[in-house]
Amino acid sequence: MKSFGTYVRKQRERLRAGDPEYSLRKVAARIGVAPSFLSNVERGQESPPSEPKIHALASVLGEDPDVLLALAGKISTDLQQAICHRPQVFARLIRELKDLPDHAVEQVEQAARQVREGQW
Amino acid sequence: MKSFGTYVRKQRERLRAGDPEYSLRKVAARIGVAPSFLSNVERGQESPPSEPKIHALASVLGEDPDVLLALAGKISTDLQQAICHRPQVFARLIRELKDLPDHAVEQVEQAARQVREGQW
DNA sequence: TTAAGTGTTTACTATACACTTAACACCAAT
DNA sequence: ATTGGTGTTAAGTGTATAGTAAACACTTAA
Repeated sequence: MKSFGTYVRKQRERLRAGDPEYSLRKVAARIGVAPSFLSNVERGQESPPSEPKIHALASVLGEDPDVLLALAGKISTDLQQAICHRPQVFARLIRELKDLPDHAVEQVEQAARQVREGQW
Repeated sequence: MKSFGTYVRKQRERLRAGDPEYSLRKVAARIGVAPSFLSNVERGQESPPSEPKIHALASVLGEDPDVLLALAGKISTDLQQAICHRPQVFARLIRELKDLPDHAVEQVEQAARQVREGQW
């Protein structure tokens, strides 16, 4: 599996190529961590930062926060709360879907939107 | 919101009424923690145990592990992994469903089963 | 050549998590 | 009166989390 640090470094350097505002130090300052910390994280010497810092990083790098969080093995707290609020129904649904291919899950997503519209 | 400890104590005492094997000490021994720890957890003096202990506790008390984990604000690692494996599609789906009523989510669950059967 | 910038290395820290150990007070039976 | 059971209290422990601070080595630009 792709590591959080490697991915972040790649994306940051891609941006840095066209804009010096994306140096390690500048980005670290913008997300509110010490440069050394970001350096170690990007090289996998330390585990990924906390959820708030990952959200800030996603915003700075223009990445999807859910993807970045996933690379860190975490789940956004709003999703956590939604699941914890109705654990049984969500647990069943996720287990039902986890082994299905992407297009099947998207079909279900489509069904969800239809059900949602039927609500109003 | 109902607390983890209160819920566990209530369920354990319900079982203990008909069977002395469900004393705090016995249950603590069965799930592999010190009695004092379970005592403090049940009275909300300490935060809920780790996921493995919660699974063991669910098994001993005959409870749904996902429900017990949810009361502790946690999500089973198999669900975590499923979500982290395809973060975007699951994030969208969960956010789509979180504000819908139970019966709507169950409709989607039904759709998921149908899609699944269409796979084979 | 010195100043400002780059990323890196090492060492350290404060807080939270997930418990344990030992002792306490109480009750029931022997 | 002591043994075996109940739950409780207080204090301590090892590990992980989530970082910081300071110094190092190196590369441009003035």
